[in-house]
Amino acid sequence: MGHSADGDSAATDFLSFADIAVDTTAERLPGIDRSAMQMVLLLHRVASSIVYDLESTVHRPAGWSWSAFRLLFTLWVAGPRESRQVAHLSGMSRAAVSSLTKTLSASGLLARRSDERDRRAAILSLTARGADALETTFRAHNEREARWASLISEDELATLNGVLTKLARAAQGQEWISRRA
Amino acid sequence: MGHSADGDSAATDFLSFADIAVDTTAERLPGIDRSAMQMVLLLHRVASSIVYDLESTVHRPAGWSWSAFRLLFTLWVAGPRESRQVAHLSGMSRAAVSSLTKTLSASGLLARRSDERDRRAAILSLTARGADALETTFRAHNEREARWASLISEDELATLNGVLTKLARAAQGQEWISRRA
DNA sequence: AGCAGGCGGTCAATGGTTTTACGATCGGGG
DNA sequence: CCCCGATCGTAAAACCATTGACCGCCTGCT
Repeated sequence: MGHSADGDSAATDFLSFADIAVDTTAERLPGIDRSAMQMVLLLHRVASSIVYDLESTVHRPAGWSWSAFRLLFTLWVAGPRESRQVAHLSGMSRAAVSSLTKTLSASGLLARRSDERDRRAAILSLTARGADALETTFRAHNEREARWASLISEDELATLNGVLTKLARAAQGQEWISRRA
Repeated sequence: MGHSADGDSAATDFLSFADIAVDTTAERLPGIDRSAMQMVLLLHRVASSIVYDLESTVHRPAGWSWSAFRLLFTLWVAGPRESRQVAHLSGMSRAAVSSLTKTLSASGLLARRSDERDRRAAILSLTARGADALETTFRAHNEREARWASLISEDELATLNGVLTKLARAAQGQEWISRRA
């Protein structure tokens, strides 16, 4: 009987599907790397779930898209920066930053001035109102992050963060990785 | 002097920014949950990087979007399913599945028939060509997953998968989580 | 100084996803 | 038996992000 392809859809949801997918695939395609597959599947699905949850409960109600939040947060942490760098640090394209900047500066959340030394460059920074709004929203954001984190033990959380940090650091040097812009 | 806001942008990239962000935030906003913040930041950034890399080196060249791949893969694993279920299992909206279905069935990769019992429902399934194409693409996909996985040790990988699995399972029952559609 | 090549930001076009609304269908209660 | 509400898939519209082309500016070389 086993949990074959059809049948038990009752307990199968977006997150638990990863288990089934790995088992099925390993069976049907011998030679694939099972753990690697599991890692990517889980990372993607867990991250997506968290982002969806945060966006729909915290950021959309506040009138921001997930990207807008990331942009503002990046500025809040890194301080005034060239548009190019903000794009890089927040993980979006230069065009996306340019477009978001128009909206957010119209709302008075960020300011945009051109660099004196290099007149091509635009320097973005938060306004006082922007910093204020970000801090308020971030608190709500962090409270919800804490709920997610509480689903595992403190030790497990520390372990998770440790391994993810190592993975992120190791990825930094790799030439073969295709990166944004 | 420490690594304050401006200055050392040299070694700061998308992935390593997480460290700086956590430190800066913890300093400026006492009372936030540091580990929870780190977890979400890392999960999002690592997952994004992997997805971007896979999409741009494997799926786009094959003519598929990341979502198209996920849809086909879901069908390949789960077998013929109602459109509704496919959306749920692959983590997208019903509308997105409907839209993708049009494209993919035009390419002859998947078939769409209506359920006999419930004539509202549409049942999606892979064609032979679709299954073939998926298996070929998936091998390339998995090879690249393996490169990512090789950035950490086998033990660490097993640990990572263990914790992520636990997190995914724990999330399953939670009522407070906002889920897609 | 002048020019060639490269880089930063923006615009237009494109593709894909979500939201909203709707027609068709199912199922249960009066 | 017939509504009524709920569900399924889809179409239309809005939104958002990416790619590619472009213009202006910087820099190094001659």
